[in-house]
Parts: sequence; structure tokens; C-alpha cells
Amino acid sequence: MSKPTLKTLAEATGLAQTTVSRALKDDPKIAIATRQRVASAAREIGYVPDRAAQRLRTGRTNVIAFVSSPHAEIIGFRGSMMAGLSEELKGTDYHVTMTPYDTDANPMRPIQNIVRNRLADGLIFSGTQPRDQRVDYLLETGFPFVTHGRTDMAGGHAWCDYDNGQFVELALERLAGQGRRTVMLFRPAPDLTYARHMTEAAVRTGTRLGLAVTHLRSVTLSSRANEIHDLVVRQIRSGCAPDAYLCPGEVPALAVIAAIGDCGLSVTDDIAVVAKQTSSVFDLIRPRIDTIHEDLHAAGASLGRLLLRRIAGEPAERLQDLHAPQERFRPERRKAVI
Amino acid sequence: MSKPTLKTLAEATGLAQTTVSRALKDDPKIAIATRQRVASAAREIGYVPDRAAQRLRTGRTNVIAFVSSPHAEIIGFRGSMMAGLSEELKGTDYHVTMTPYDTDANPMRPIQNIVRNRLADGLIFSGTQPRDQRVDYLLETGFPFVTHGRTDMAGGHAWCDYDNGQFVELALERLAGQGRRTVMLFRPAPDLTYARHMTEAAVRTGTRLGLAVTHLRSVTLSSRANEIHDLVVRQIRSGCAPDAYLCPGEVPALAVIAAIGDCGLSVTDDIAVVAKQTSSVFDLIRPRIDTIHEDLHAAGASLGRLLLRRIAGEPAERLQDLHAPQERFRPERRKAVI
DNA sequence: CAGGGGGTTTATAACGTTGCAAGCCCGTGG
DNA sequence: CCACGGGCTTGCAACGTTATAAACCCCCTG
Repeated sequence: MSKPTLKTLAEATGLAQTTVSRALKDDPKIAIATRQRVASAAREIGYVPDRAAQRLRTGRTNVIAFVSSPHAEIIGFRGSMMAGLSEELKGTDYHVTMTPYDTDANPMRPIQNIVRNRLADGLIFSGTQPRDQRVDYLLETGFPFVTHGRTDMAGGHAWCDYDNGQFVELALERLAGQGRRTVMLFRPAPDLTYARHMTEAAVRTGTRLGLAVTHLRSVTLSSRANEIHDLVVRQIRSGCAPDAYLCPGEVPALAVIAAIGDCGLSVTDDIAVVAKQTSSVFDLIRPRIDTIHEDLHAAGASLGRLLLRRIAGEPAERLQDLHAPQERFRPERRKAVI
Repeated sequence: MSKPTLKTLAEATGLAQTTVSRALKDDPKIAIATRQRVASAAREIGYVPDRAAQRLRTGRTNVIAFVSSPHAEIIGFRGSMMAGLSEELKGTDYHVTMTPYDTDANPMRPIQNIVRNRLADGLIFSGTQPRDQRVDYLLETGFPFVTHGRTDMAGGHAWCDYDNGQFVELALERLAGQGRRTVMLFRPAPDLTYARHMTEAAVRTGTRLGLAVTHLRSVTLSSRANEIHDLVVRQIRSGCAPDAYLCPGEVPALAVIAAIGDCGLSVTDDIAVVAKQTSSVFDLIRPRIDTIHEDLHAAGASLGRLLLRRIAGEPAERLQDLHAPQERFRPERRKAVI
């Protein structure tokens, strides 16, 4: 007994292959009685269409590719986005593949590979830069995609982003309200678009509130945790530490908290820490710190929704989501997995 | 200009399609001069074989499916394994797809789907149970797979596992050496195979060393972090807390550390905590605790290696890896990503 | 010079699906 | 009675690849 195909089903029902195929697609040209007959025969016989054949014939893959760095992360970033994405896609017959890329090599490689081999119907990636060659390439080839993060050509493509400018503004307002005067902001790697958003907001809001906001070129959110830790220790020891650290990343925040404690100071009394929170990890960290939430689960869902609409042909101009920071953490609806 | 195919290449070189196809595969039946001619023509013209067509014709997909729960994780488990896996597969022309599954639904579903639709050439999954229906099904259908974790039929299929028994033994030896007398062990959900490994080792080693090792049915490693936290607080408040907690999971360990601190006790002086460490997060947690490492990156690589050999036809009996616990943490060779 | 036999190349036929154009049947209107 | 059209069904071809078997060519041997 080999796998049932359209042919099997055609023989079983006494219809032509073409009729069976169209009946299964609920084509209104096929009589309703026939459609039902075919459907029940298919169920009984256990027919499932062959994806490879459909793909060869139609050129559609029913696959969404999520391209991301293969780095091991201490705290799940991709995980939450994938969860939101796959939840959003449930019910459609798209499924996600995660394509890790080699950071040593050209970040274009996996994308070119996907486009040229038609490995997917649409593409999602993050870590966008103002002038992003991946975006250029995809626009040129007309391949559907959504970025997580904006670019200089954000008017022309679909994206979903977190309002990192507002995040910084909100955080600085809180710190100013607590009477802090000097704040050090850890910025993302300078080539990323949102480094700019954060810097602009920091300058603007700092001026408005009379806060001295500093940052470093040499140490960023992409730096190793121990570099961040050691930097903070040095600053405290040399007496030039700020009143507060603003950490838009969980791992850097943990490093800063550890460093402050290691110097014998208190996070609540001496130096404040405000973090961007993307998981519930800070519920388990003592001392508790102030956080502003970014909902990556929602971002994943949003990316999926936008991409489906883009694939369906909607113009990219309308497919743009800016997510606002949330004051309180909205936990996952399910149990944590260890 | 449409996409180049074998036909294009055949016309360009003046050879037959078949010849071109076989030349590209380095078939020794084709003259070396011809092979080289075809290869350079292919490079020049930018030919890439159509995956869908190859797949339809041969039935092979060049895809490895990694099936896992779509839960958002606080600390990356899948991430590290995926990193190891994809690093291992680099150079081969296999690529990984991560298939999330719906925990509400039957865990068999995604696997049946993959097998029946031939969505991959091989399968990896974890969370194995002693009598695992996924294993039964895959053995029955003859589909290549490797499990992360063992089953009762571990002699008959390929697997990679961490020696959780030895982990417990090692941890208890350390605690006994520090003079601890009572230990509470958090066990995994009871349906998982390694719950048994841990329990057996706990009983055996506890007896040998004269330690009282307890555990609970109601609270496991899969419990929510706050349940674990609250349990520990209750135990301490009611005066029935053990000398030490053994936490084979990072999130539970963080919960326990937080709970001990919240009760005003010290992790180093009053109650010891030994954790299983799978990331570098404990470098950033104060107070520092004692850990034993599980290298998930290596596990991912191992799973990939085993699966490739299984797909190549090697008998499953020889494809079994048991990883020993490591005393010291081996950090990733790359920068951390936030 | 016929008969083999390597070493190469080729024609043909699938794999399972769907788009296209055409077909059949029956009822209605001229 | 014929033409037309609507409702439904069908045959054919193609997507790009590879397995199979057959063909070709040239040289060597008897």
C-alpha cells in the first residue's frame, strides 16, 4: 500500500483527477454533492496532498522563513517571537522554518538562498540597519518580507518595531521623577537603526528634563556581559558612576545589578537601574528593579500577521506596526518551560 | 530572463539534460572534461537546482526537523541546541526547520504530519518518556530520528542524553562534602524518563552517603517559578526547610535563590543551592551558587551528527551518546546576543 | 572484417499536482 | 428543430528533476 495520491482518489470515486483536485479546493464550479463525496473519500482513505508536488506545480511553499542568528542566547529572544509567530500562523497552513545564519559569513547568504531556491513564500528578520542591504535586495527582487525594526526606507516596506525612543523617554521621566540627575544609557551596536532612535530620544528628553545622559562608544548592548560588569565596577570605584543605569536588555541589566552589588552599593538606595524587560526573569532577581516591558510574543504575532497580508498582495505602505512600551509585564498565558 | 534550469544548461553546453544532471553530481560515468565544462557553465549562468523538483523526484527533502514546544522560555534551551545543531550541519546541505507544536493538542500531530507529508528526512525531539508513543510510531514507520533523552526501548533507537543520574550523584557528593544532611531535589515532571534516572540516583547516593533526600510530587521542574518560590518560602517559615536544594534547572534555581533571600537567609551560610547550569546566567547572579554544567550546544551537535548517520543507514544500536556532567562551564565561543 | 566490450552519452518516463481549454449534457428560447 | 448557454466534468500538458535502460562511438581482438 503506497501513499494515496489524487490518482488513487480519482479511481476510488470514479472521477477525473482534475475534478478531485478542484473538489478538494472547494471550487464552486464543482457540484456540492461531488465535493462532499470527494471530501469523505479523502478522509476515509487518508489522503494528504504532496507538498513537494504542489510546490513544484504552483511555486508556493507554504513556508515562512524566520532568519536569525544562531547564537545561543542566555535569555530567549527568538523563543518568544517564534511562539507568537507560530501561534498566529496556527489555523493557516503556513508553517515556520527557522533559518540560522552564520555570523562569520555574509548575512545576505541565507536570504539569497531562500529567495533563489524559493524556499519560502515570505521572510522575517531582525537586526535592521538604516541602510540595510537585505532590504535593498528583497525590494529589488520583489520578495515578500517583514522586518523587525525599521530602516531608512521604512516607508517602502513592511515592518514591525518597538518604540525604543518612547522607551527611553519613559525611563528617563521615571528616573527624573525619582530625583536622579545623571544617567548612563547602554546603547545597541551603532549600526542598528534603533541605536539612533534611542540616542535621539536620550538627547531630546535629557535636555527637556535637565538630566545628564551619557553613553559609551566602546561598550554596547552587544558587548559581553563581563565587559559590562567590569565597566560598571570601574566607574563606581573611580567615583564617576552615574545616579542610574538605563539597560535596554536583560542580560546587561543583570550584569549591572551584579556589579553594583559587588561594589557594596544598593540598587534601590545608591544607583538606580531601569531595564527593558522581555521575559519574567526579573521576578526572580533580587533586588527588584524598575522595568519597562517589550512584548516579543506580540511582536512575533504581529510579524506573522503583516507577512500574511503582504504575501496576499497588500501594499507594504499599509503594513507597519509600531508597538508602544508597556508599563507592566504581561506574562505568558502558559506554564514556563525550563 | 527566467530562472535557469537543467534545460537552460543543456542548451548552453550542447549536452543532454541527463548528462548535465549527472555531471553536476560528479558521476564517475561522465568524462572528467565534461564534468568540468558543465560545472563552469553552471557557475557562470548561476544555476541552482530546484529543491521542490528534486524533492518530488527523489523523495528526499534535505531537511532536518527539530520538533519542540513553542513555549516561550525564560532561559534559552532550544536556542543553544539549535546553535549546536546548525553548526554541525554547516557544510552539509541539510538545513534545520523548527516545528513548534501545540501543547494543547496531541504531541503526535506534528510528527505524523512530518512523516506523512515527507516534510523532512529526519526528526529530532526531546522530552522523552519511558514508553513514548512518538518513538513507537517512528520505529513502526521506519522514519529516521534521534531523541534527546532515553526511553524504555533505548536499545532500539538513536538517542543522545545527559547523564542526569551522575549529575545527581555528583551534586549530592558535593553537598555531603560540605556537611549538609538533608537535601530537597526538584524532579522533572514524572512522565519524563529522566525523572526516573534522577530518583534512582538520589535514593542510591543518599543511602550511600547517609543523606536524607526528599522531593515532592506536587512541585516539579515544570511548575511555575512562583510556585517553586512560594513552596520554599513556606518550608523556611515553617521550619522544615532542608539544608540544601538541588535544582536541575536554571529558572527553578533562580526562584529558590530569590525565596531564600526573601526569608532573610543566606544561600552560602544557611541553605545551599546546587543548580544545573546550561547558560552563563549564574555568572550574573548574586550570591554565586554551586553549579554543574550541561552542555546543550554539544548536545545539539551530537544530535545532528547521529541523525545524519542514521539517515545514511547506520543501525540505530550504534548511535547512542551519553554525555557526562561537566564540572566547569564551557562558555560559547561567541559574543552573547541580547 | 566481424564481434565484442569499455567508456560515454542520450531518450524516455516517471514523481503528484494544477492551469487551461475543451467537452458533455440538459434545459430554454427563438 | 436548432442554437445557445449554464452547470458541471474532463484531457492534456507542464512544473524541474532523476532512474532506467538503451544507444552510441571507438578501439581492440580473433
